[in-house]
Amino acid sequence: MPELPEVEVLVRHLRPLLRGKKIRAVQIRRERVIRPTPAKQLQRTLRGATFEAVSRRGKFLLFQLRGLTKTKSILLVGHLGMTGRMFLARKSEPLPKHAAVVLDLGREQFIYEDQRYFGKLSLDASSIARMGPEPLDKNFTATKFAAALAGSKRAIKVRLLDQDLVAGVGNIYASEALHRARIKPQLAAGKLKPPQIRALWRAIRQVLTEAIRFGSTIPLHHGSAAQRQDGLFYYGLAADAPDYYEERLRVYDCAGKPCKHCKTPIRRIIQAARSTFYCPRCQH
DNA sequence: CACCATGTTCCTTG
DNA sequence: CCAAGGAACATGGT
Repeated sequence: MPELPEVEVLVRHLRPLLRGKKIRAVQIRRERVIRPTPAKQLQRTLRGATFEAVSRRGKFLLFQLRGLTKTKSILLVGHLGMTGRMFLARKSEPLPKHAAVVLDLGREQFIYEDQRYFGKLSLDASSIARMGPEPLDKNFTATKFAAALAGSKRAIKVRLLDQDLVAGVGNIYASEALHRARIKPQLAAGKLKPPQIRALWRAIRQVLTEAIRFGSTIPLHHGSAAQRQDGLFYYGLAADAPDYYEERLRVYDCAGKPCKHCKTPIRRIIQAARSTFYCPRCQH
């Protein structure tokens, strides 16, 4: 379930586990996920390299490594697509069916697994260069947000998915933020009034922050193989509370259910070929 | 069989 | 140049 909060929780989980670990071997089981960097080049670059830092930009994971020559640092860029997961496992454990890349770290393995292979791992940071501000950073101000929305005729929900407007907002949190800000998703982005822009700016930050806080509340640790099979576990969910996360969402995937605010049934519409969920009474 | 799915990128059309 | 819409990528769930 990777949007900004899920990636952030994953980064916090991986950071202490990867720091200082050396890559002994690079096994590429699905070449498609290595792009646009040639697979051979990635393999050559990573073999022998050591993890120094793990961070995030939007929905992208950034792994900083030091190569064998120790001269310049390496930036490994990862994206989870729709179904990607990354985790460490003992070598004795069986690989998941859709394991795409396996990094041999000695005692353990770093596994990038992706059922649909929409995600990627590369040395190419070009998509990050064009990306908009980090919504939780200090420099993401309501004023800058207003300026970025000005003049746009596109529906605000569709605009929110543009990574050059704000980095990291995806289909779930776009609907959630608009519901909190009580703004109709079909409204042209450039037509939002200053109070609405401010409300949306706050709602985006609130929704993302709460999702991260929730995901980080439950300590992540190495579990059994059974726990590992539950992908949600890696986004910070306790294995015994699998539905809690979904219950936090007020509109996403809630078509027909009563709005938590006014009891009006939540509506599902299609915008830019993707589902949008909203309350027809609260949001206008 | 149908339709749906947390994302990105490319292509066509206007 | 911009916007909108669609398709592609690939696998699975319902």
